[in-house]
Amino acid sequence: MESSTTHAIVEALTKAIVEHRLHPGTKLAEQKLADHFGVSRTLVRQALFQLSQNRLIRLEPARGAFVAAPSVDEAKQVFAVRRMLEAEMTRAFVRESTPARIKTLKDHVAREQAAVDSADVSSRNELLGDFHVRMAELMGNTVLAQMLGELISRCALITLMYQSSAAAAHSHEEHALIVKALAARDEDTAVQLMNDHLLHVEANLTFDRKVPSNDISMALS
Amino acid sequence: MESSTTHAIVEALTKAIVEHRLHPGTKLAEQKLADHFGVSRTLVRQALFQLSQNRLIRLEPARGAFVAAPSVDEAKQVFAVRRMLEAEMTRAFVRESTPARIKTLKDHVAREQAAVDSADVSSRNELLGDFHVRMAELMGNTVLAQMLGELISRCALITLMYQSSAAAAHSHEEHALIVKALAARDEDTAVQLMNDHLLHVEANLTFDRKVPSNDISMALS
DNA sequence: TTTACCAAAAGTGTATACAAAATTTGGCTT
DNA sequence: AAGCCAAATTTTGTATACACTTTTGGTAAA
Repeated sequence: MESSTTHAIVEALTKAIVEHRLHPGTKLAEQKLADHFGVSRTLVRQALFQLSQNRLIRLEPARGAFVAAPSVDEAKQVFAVRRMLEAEMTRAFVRESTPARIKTLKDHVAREQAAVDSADVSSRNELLGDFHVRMAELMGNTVLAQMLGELISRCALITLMYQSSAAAAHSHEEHALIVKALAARDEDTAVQLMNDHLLHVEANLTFDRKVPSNDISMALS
Repeated sequence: MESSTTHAIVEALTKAIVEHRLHPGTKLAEQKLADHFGVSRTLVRQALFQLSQNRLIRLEPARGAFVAAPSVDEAKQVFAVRRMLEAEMTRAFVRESTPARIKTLKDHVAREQAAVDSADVSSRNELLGDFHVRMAELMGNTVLAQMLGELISRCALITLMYQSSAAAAHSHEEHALIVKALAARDEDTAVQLMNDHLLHVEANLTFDRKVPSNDISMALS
């Protein structure tokens, strides 16, 4: 079960949604996608279902699939859960810290630097999110890594909808500070920095800005 | 999209798996399920895919669906994540505590009492898990509630595989203690109790016990 | 001009058909 | 008797067909 074709469709749509080539509210008609990918609706439906589980799209019974538009409230809930998980994750990270793990994070932050300098918005955004996933993976807890991966892919959509452009560089700097505290094995500082970092990211989201949309009813509401 | 029939199949299979009428390792052939539920393989496949996302079954490419058998390692990872989430959830609960919320939890614990007295293993187990989900729901954070719901449904399978029979009553008593600390708004005690509770549940799992199975190769290995 | 309504078109939901892969069976060889 | 290969069978993976729902577009009446 679970073909690689379906996975390819999921990846392609995920990329398109996260890079904002497909705006929130856009309808994803099955036959059009099937034609585009050169497969039957069967595989498209599998992919759409999977995307709906990732909360990147919304499935409405008998009406079809639409690119998700996370609400402000949902965004705040996601960040609240991330703070819960990542504070404890950071604490555990310090306790089980190894030079190799620190190096991995340092390397990642260096790559972020490069992405922040170049102006590629979506790859920059991806790397900034990956910092947190990378930490989870290093903990050797795949359940945690997966769960955080889900949350962060939801955040990718949220930040692209709401994040001000200046906030990204700030995130990168905070990552560097967190790594520094981790390297110093300063548990309380690291946890504090991580918590503050997530609060900053959340606070920098401009929830008043209106969302561009093809969905008329939403645009006029 | 997303029919109610599919949902009914998911529910039925979930119940059967969690109640151990379907043992870990059992093969779930699509046509047999389709015949049993009186639908086409299409709906069965949707249901199986959904169950695989919930980690209650495993999908092997071109081989089919099998009832999941969470490993010891996976069980420990799930509990580690639960401790992270639920410690913080408990802390937040005390801060936003209201009499109505306390009452809801007290009522739940009372229902647990009844279930512990009667000897219905699976419904008892369900109620014990629901205590934690109920707390999450009361926080008004649906993202958290859903995430915890997933983790706990995975735990349901784990505890049914590994939990010793005496441990359930112990869990119930600890729930009562936690509610008491919540009612007293004693934040640190409540968090401590919750953490200990989850550690106890994990510690009481008998990881050495061998799993019953219909899969010959697994039974003889 | 606006509103109500009906028919055509488009789209989703489910079943079935067909292709490809895996498993099983049976016989052959050693 | 044990091991192995090939045909037969079963089972999964994908495409297609058909039923039913929603949307659209246009016509007629107010």
